[in-house]
Amino acid sequence: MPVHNRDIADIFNKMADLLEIKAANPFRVRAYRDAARIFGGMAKSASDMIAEGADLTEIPGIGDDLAEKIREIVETGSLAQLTALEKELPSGIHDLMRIPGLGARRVQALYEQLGIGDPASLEEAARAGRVRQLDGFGARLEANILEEVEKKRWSKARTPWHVAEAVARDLLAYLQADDSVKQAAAAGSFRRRKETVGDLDILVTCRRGSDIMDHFISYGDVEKVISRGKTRSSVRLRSGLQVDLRKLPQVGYGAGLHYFTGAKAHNIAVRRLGQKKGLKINEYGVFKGDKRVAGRSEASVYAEVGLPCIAPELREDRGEIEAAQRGELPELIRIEDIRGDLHVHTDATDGSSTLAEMADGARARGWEYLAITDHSQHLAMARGLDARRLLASVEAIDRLNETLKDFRILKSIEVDILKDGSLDLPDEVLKVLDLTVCAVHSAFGLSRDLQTERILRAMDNPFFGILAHPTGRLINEREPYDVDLERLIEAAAERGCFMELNAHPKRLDLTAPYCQAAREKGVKIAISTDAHSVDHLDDMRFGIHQARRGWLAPGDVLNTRGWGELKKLLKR
DNA sequence: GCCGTTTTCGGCCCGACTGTTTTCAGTCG
Repeated sequence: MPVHNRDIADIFNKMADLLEIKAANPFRVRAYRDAARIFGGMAKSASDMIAEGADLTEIPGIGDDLAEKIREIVETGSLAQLTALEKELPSGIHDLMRIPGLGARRVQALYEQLGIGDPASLEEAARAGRVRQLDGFGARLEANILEEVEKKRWSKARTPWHVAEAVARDLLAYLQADDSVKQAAAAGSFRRRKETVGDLDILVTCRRGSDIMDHFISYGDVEKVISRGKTRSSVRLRSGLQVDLRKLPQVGYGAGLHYFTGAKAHNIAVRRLGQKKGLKINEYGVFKGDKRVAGRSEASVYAEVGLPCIAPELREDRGEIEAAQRGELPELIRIEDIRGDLHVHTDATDGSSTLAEMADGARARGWEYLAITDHSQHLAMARGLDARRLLASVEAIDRLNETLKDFRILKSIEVDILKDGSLDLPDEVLKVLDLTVCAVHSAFGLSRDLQTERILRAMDNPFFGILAHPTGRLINEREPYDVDLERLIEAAAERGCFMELNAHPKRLDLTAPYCQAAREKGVKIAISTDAHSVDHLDDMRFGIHQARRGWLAPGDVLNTRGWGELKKLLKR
């Protein structure tokens, strides 16, 4: 079994959990968590790096010790030190650590004094009133813990961004309806446009004498008030989503916005730069001694540490600070840069809008072209097109195009990549199309090598255009199939193929690190909606969010080009 | 466990709120 970066991240996170419970040096714990974060967000596979003889200690945050542990994990699939720790502590302890209100110290106490090592036995002990007897615990804490355990909070999935958006929109409108509120905005991972969010962080500035916290906890959707203070309150909504509200002074609003947008690792890196310049940076401003020197705007915070303002989508400590210092931050793509959509369906297969409706929808969005990419015959479930029906669709497009001015419907198909790597329709048919979008819809369970070979073989076909939703994942629903994406990106670069960033909010496939990798290899990316109805053309904005997280500039994206230029690029 | 224009040891980002305490540890972000 090949070892993936996410396996390494899992092992290091578990190490951090167990070391924390054993009261290890907190900075040592942090080193493991940092390493987990680094590998979790890296496109380049550690296995490959080791196979190529690369020096892992060149990665910031990885020293001799962790490099050696990574080598051990890659070679053996496990880490002896973790295995040993897991013999001392039960595996359910990781779940305990994820229960809100429980951290390392309390989990340690529960285990050492009551022998509790998993949520089920914690529930039992809390019911029996044994938890409250521990030092530092009480009846309130016990009741809170019991409630969290009963609701299985440790296994709560993160909320997809587009779901959080609806919650944030309603809540912001509710807060702004209060006369005392001057500004209200959502920060956190929501503002960074992460695919999923763990909670919502809302910031407000208010006039004097505001009772905004009362207003906030009175919101109709609030199920439980977790905490309530003068400047910070937390609630859980009926949907299960936690919302934190922070009240900020106007003069430090930019510093607060920066602080609560994160990511944590990015903030730490920025504060370190501040430290070197003798500055203290917190959520209220940038301070030299007791004197506030900046903080009204985010840009003013960055300026104090000698950086240009970094876009929220880039703030993950994944090289953006170094790039900013070198003046090499990309000019990120915006929705206005998009000139067409290269992947949509119609009612000829599993879509619900007609060809003409989809074309009208695209024109209404200011686009210049739209590729019709209905499914191919292998996808019988979606009434996929055979050669005869595809050619009929091509004729219909030709006829419609004759009636359209300043807009072009592109003849295309989402053709299945069959298990053996062949495409689902013969070359004679594919060659009449303007482009092809090629996709895996079957045999998701192939081994990494076979899946990679399958797609590489498909890319050898001269009519292979864009690799659609390259990993097949559905957020919170289906894991990506196992494939060597890095190799696919290299192959796409060699063969003149393209990768899709599927904008569907459940897909967002490619992920940001692979967008970054494709950009570095010069592989152009199509940001496509995969719309199955006119309304879904608006999903383009989700694709733009992900593209920005992946450092993409307009020049990295296929469908920022006019048809004339696009046509040339598509020629292999 | 990492790191270094104070470099191989001694630092490591910063503050709010809760609950259990009686001055603060633990958790969270």
